[in-house]
Amino acid sequence: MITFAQAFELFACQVLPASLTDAAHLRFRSLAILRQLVHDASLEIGEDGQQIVYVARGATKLVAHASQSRDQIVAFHFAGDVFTVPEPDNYSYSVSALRDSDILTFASTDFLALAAGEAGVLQYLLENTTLSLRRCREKTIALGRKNARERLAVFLLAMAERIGVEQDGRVGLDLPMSRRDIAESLGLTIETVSRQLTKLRDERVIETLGRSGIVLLKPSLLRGRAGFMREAA
Amino acid sequence: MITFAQAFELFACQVLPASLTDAAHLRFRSLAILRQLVHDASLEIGEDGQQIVYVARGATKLVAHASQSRDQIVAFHFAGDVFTVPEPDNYSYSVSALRDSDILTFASTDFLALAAGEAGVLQYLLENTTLSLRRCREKTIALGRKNARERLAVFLLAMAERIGVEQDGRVGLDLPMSRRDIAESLGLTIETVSRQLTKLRDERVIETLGRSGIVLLKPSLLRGRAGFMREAA
DNA sequence: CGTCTCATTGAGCCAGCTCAAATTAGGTGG
DNA sequence: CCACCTAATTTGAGCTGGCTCAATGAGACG
Repeated sequence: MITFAQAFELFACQVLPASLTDAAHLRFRSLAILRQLVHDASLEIGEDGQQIVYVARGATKLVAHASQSRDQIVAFHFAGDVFTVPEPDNYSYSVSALRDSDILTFASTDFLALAAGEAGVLQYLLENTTLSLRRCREKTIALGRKNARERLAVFLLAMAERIGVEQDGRVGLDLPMSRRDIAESLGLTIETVSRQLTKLRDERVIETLGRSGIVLLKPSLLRGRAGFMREAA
Repeated sequence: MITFAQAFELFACQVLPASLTDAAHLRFRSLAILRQLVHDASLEIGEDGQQIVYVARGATKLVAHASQSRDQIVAFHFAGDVFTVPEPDNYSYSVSALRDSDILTFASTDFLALAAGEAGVLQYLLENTTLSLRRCREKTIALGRKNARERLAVFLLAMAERIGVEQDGRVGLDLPMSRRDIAESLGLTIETVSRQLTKLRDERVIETLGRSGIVLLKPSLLRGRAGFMREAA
């Protein structure tokens, strides 16, 4: 659990240009709202319109709710990530904590009005949005064209890149999300996720340590199973 | 077929703020490259890194290529749209013309360097990227959690919103894309797309006119089949 | 060390895929 | 304007990967 001051300081260092005036700095500060989410707590995004979210500490999932409690996890975010949550339209969205997390939220319209004069902030936001878009497109490819085995390979590689710890060719992962979360992110069921992980273990591609630990023994093997583009012309 | 001058003029009116100096205007102009694509022609995005694309005329698809010629259509874009194409990494991307099209491309790094001082341009770009992201997330939800029938409903409603012509409660569509394109966009096969359209026709939800004409007889009926959020708490 | 939730494993089913054939829209040339 | 040609689409039949339902196993925490 961290204080508002600490959270905003992290945000400012990362997002606001050093050249920003104290007055502008304070205006941004007045827009920020700190949300402290314990494990599994979730923040519904509703009336206040599109939100800009900064993860100061922890790990979160962005969930879209469709009919009949069919939920799709749209993205995972970790400490330091900035992302946008749409206002509800055909779907409603929420941000949930995978671990205890502290996040700052800003009403998008207010934030953008304030950032309009600050090219540096806009650029930072644009870069992050473009990154979110690239990741979302890659997820689209996985969900549209890949089978369960490939989706798991893609997922593990993506997590390795974001929260993996490399040690002599192997990559250690401490996954903050449950099998259910993985399934809801990949458009599969928990049973299928479990079966595919078992298969990868049997094939000596990964090792598992309890519920959350996974070691990628040979990332290159996984890459071969991810269905990425090869030497296409 | 339009000239470079015409295409850039369209772009400038829409994207560049009126207040922009002539000098800056000319610098943007010098970055633009006009690509004239006849029906089915495609533009591979390769060495030059991330691109920013403006569709001056026509209709295009953004295709991601995975292994074994499994292609996923990531988005459709129509005249006036601005979007970003990632540089190749795990997948390679291309832009193809559904109809004869004229598009302007900009190397993203150059464009952003130039736009760094122009908050208006950055804002416009950010808005468009956020819109692309929202659409991509909705596609993710469709591909992750919806069956074929729902995906078709979502697709038709999205197209109705973007290129539909409403007339007393019905919406007319002249789809520029083939069944194969629809299938590659929705993560289905052309056979499944065809069968679902036939079913919708049998159920008097749509009418078809030749290959490309579709009339939504009762958009509200389609909305009911799209698996959107209902009165969820 | 009990308990509770999460994860794994098993068995059978079905939506959408694959392969194959028939039909038709829409251009093309006479 | 019409007959023809070709590729796109539709329709049919059977198969299968991942889902559903059900039971068992195993971490985590008091």
